[in-house]
Amino acid sequence: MTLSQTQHPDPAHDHDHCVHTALTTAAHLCTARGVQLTPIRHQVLELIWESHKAVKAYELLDRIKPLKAAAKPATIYRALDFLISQGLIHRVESLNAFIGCRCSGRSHEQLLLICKHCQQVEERTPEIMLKALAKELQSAQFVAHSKAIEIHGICKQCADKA
Amino acid sequence: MTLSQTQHPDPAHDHDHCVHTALTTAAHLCTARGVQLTPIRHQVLELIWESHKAVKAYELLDRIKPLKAAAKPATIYRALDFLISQGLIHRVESLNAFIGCRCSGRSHEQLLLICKHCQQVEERTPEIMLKALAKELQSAQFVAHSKAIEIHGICKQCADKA
DNA sequence: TAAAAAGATGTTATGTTATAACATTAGCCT
DNA sequence: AGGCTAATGTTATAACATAACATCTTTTTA
Repeated sequence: MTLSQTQHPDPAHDHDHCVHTALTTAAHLCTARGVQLTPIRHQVLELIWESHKAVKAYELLDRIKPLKAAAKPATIYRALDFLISQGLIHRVESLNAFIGCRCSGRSHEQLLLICKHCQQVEERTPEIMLKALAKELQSAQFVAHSKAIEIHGICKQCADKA
Repeated sequence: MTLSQTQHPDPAHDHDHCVHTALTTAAHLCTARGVQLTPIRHQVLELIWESHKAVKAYELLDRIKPLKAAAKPATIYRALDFLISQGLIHRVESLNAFIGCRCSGRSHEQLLLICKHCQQVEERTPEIMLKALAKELQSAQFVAHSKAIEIHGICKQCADKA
């Protein structure tokens, strides 16, 4: 059991690779699960993966309109609900926004590090902390269904620049 | 360093005591800090402390109207902003709602256990977990400004009843 | 293969949460 | 009195999200 490794936001990383991995993994998972990654859902997922910044539902709506002029809020929210239910994206509660999930289909307890400066969100799965949390919940006799652990602050890259 | 003790929601607890403690502590803290716990702010704080359930801004608005017919959304949100800035309440990000803070003026990293059944929110300060989190943040070289750790599930009391 | 069921999307309307912007008031300091 | 700051009043609107019902498409099954 170790501390999780830094995954983002590295300004030099190959983002096309992130996107490609996310989309192909999503496609495989949906096939394996017998659920449909329809064109709308795929487009929304792709838009979310355009960057590592959390993106708002109405931003997605604006950005999908060139492709789908008839898109309405429900169009987006339904796609988001699906993607969340499949663990392909996360909702960032403290921002009312959404980010792509880097570990779809696995684990699903994550720490989100949200940079106030660059808006990028880093997802981590810090095992030691999560074990301690599990223990705390056990001691409280609280049965957890979902967990939101969201830290706002300044990421290393932005701190270095300043 | 130990696991934090259960504080709530205990159906048999003396809630008048909670309220009294919260309000007198708030008054003292504000005096000490040279900030004003005005009538509006006091009323909002009192309304929030009516229970251990998270309460929505517009619920507060409805409930304050008998006392203050002219109350508007801004009336409430400004009071909430003040109370949050003084650490007297917490915003529950995942509910868009607010709860009274049990440890005003102290610490301020807290775990919120949110019961889906009774809606009550328990605030804990689990030292082991928070140390592990601090270590994780350090390893990520992320400078935290604020932390939201919110767990949704079923509390002991509701689990026992079922 | 036709009918039924389930899943996805279209469409309209509305509900909910939150803030901006500017005016007014109250208390305090000089 | 004049000027400052903090708080509140007031109007309007922005931002976020869902309900409800219609339609279409795919799969199931009688």
